[in-house]
Amino acid sequence: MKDEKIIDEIELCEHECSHNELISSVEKLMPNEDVIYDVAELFKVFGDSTRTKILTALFESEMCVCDIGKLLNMTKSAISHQLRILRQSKLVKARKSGKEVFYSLADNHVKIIFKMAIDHVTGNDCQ
Amino acid sequence: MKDEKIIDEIELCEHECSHNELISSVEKLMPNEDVIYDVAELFKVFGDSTRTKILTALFESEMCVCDIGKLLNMTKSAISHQLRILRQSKLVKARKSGKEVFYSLADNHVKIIFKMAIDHVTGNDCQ
DNA sequence: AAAACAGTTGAACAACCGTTCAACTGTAAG
DNA sequence: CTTACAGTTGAACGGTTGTTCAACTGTTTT
Repeated sequence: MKDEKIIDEIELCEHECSHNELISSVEKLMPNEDVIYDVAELFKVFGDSTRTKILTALFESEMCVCDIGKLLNMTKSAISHQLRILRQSKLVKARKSGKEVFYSLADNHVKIIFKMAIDHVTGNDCQ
Repeated sequence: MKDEKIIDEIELCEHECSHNELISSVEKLMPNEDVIYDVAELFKVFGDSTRTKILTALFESEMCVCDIGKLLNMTKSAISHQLRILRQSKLVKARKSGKEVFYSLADNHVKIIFKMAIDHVTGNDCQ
C-alpha cells in the first residue's frame, strides 16, 4: 500500500503523453506491415527522376536502351542499370530483337499512379 | 572534298542505333521536365517505410508526435525529423494544443495514390 | 574470322539519407 | 521559480544508392 509504483508496470519508462486507446485502434486499422514495406519499396523505385523519365517515356512507346539513352542524354550503361531495377520490380518487360532490346511497360496500373502524382504536384483538383 | 567527316556533324560520337523520329515524338509527348522532377521528389518522400507508416497512421486519425513514436516504436526525434519532411512536402499539417502537437493529413489526394499502390503490391486488379 | 555495335555487369566513387545523440525551446504543473 | 515533459533542431555516423568506367557477352555485317 505504501508504494504501489513497483507493481505499476504501465509506468515502465513510459512517462509520456498516452492516448493508448487511440494508438491501438489506429494500429488495428493500418495495413499489414509487409504491405507498407512493399509500398515504400515501390515508391522508392519511382523516387528517382531517371527512372520516372524512363517510365513516362515508355508510357508513349516501347523503346530500345540506346534510344532511351539518347532521349535522356545519358549513357547506355546508366540506363541499363536503371532498367534492371525497373525489371526487378516488374514494372517493365524486355523484348529482344537482333542486337537491340526493346523495353515496354509491364503494367498500365502504373500509369494511374503517375497520373495521380502529376495531378498532385501540378495542383489539379481530383476526386 | 577529300575528307567530308569534318563537316559531318551528325556523326559526332553518335554512331548508334537511331530511331530519331520516335525519340523526338516521345519527347514531345512526355510531361514537362520540371513536373517529372517534382513527381520523383514526391515519390521519394513516399519511398521510406517510416514515412509511409506515419501517413497510413494519419489516414485513420490525427495523432501527436509522441503517440506516433509509440505506435511505430521509434524515438520522438526520429519521428519529428520525418514529420518535418512530410510538412515541407505539404503532405501533413500541424495543430498545436498545449505541449502537444497534433499532425494530420493535409490532403486526401494522397490516400488515392496509396490505395493504387497497395492494390499494385497486393496484386489486386484495378481499372 | 574479324570488326562493329547493342546491351549487360561488377567494382568504385561520391552524394545522399535516416537514425541517433545531445542540446535546446516552450508550455504546463507543483 | 523550478521541474517535467512534448517537441524541435543540428551535427555526426553509417548505410544506401546513382553514375562512371572498363571489361565483358552476344548478334550482325563484311
